[in-house]
Amino acid sequence: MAGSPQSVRKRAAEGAADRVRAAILRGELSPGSDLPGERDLAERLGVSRLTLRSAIARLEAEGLVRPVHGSGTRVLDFRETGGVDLVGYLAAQAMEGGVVPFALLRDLLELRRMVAVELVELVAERSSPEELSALRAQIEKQRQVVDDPQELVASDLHFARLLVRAGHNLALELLFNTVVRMIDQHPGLELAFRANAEGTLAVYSRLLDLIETGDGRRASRVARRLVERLDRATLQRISEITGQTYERSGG
Amino acid sequence: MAGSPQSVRKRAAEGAADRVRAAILRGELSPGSDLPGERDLAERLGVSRLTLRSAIARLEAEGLVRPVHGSGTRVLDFRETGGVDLVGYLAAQAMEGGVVPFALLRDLLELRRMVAVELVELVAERSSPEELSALRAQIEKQRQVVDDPQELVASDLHFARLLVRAGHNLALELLFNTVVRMIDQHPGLELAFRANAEGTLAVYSRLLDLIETGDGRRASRVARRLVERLDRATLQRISEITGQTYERSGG
DNA sequence: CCACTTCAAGTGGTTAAACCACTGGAGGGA
DNA sequence: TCCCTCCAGTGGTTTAACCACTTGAAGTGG
Repeated sequence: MAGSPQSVRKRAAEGAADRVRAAILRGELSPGSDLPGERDLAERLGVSRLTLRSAIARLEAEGLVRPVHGSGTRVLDFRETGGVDLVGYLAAQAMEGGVVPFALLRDLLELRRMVAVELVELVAERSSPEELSALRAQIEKQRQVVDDPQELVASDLHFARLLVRAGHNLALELLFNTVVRMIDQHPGLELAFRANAEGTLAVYSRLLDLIETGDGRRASRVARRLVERLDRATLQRISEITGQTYERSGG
Repeated sequence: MAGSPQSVRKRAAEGAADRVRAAILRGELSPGSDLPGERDLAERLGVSRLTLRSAIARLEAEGLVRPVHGSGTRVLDFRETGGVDLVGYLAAQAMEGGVVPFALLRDLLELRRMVAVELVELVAERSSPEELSALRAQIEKQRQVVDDPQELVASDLHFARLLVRAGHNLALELLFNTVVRMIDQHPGLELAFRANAEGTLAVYSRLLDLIETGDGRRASRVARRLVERLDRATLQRISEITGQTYERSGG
């Protein structure tokens, strides 16, 4: 019927959520308007109403939609209410169209830089010796898997997690989790973090040196320069890989 | 029966999600273990199985739980997989117990600082004249509602949103949305942002001056000092209000 | 003609009972 | 000992029905 049942192994609810989400992100459903009625929409998507409801619960959690009892399900403006999770979906959507979402990758790197730079200071001030040596050890491990892309990414993330932990800031830790989930749900995003693996490793090592001096402020300042340079190089690398020009968005 | 149906006007699914989430965050369900079976758990919570499933869909989106077809629903370690959204629930939970979650408020302020400081540089480099004048105007408006706490918070958030927009970084904008939702779902968190309203306003004005010079780097450095001082004062204020001592956690 | 009330249609919210799809382990056979 | 089969228990989905709420149009009174 409506839906193409072919070889789908995914959960139906998940698929339904994906399709509605995509429609919203593409702007096919204008903010402020209502979603089609559940009964109607369910039929169109080829799922039962309850499966659709499960999907809607998900979209609600993502801040894309707000069901109003007795009235309808409002489509929200995701730029005003959408959660960070959406970055992944937005990127994925762009890549489906064959486009590498440069602006988004850049934005993500910027976000990382913001956090990383200040995190260095927190770590310098708060971390225990054990945490620092764990970080050292992780760098060594990472150096040994530098040829295995998959292992490298995993190792990289692990280092980042240790660093975040050593900052003793729960909000930051949870934000990190969100980003990690985004990355491994939408592997295309790895590009932003993996494209310049060797450079990354060098920076990590240097950061750790700085942290161990205990001078948080200075560490932070230097970290800023390091990460800025790293990110520039990474974006450059990406533009080479994809053959696209690195263009500034927004502005 | 099990559930107390009293005057609850909340959606049942929401209530179920809240209860399960609370149990997880309190550590009553250890990570790695399975949730009780859906049929069983639904009965305990006094809702139907399908309502429970709706709740579980929500918890899955939050990274607290992962249902495995045919096996069970795993409880995840929220420190490793939980999203930023959880900050709100964690705070709310602490306040239910009469405790002001100092560490969390501090963490949130730190997160804001990280973003704000670098955001200033982005805005200085990328914003349009229109965006800047809109920011100016918003500061004026805010000055006029400084006596109405509710209006003040709203105005404050609006200014922040404009600022974030002017940074032209979508990832940041979405992160901001997440934080906003957290705040107005859990009004206790406002404390961290409202406790020192006048000081905030002064800082905003000063930030804008800096931005308009166009020297992003310098603006960023000064912003850092300003926000740091502001946050210290805010935490101090909170500790006075609540009568608790401002103690550094972690460290 | 307007303001108010009533009520019916349509929406999301919830429930029931049943079946499907999958996992994991118990038990039997080679 | 190993492998295969099978089945009991789990989450996933469907159906059909009812409840709770919102909305606005029709009806009523002024």
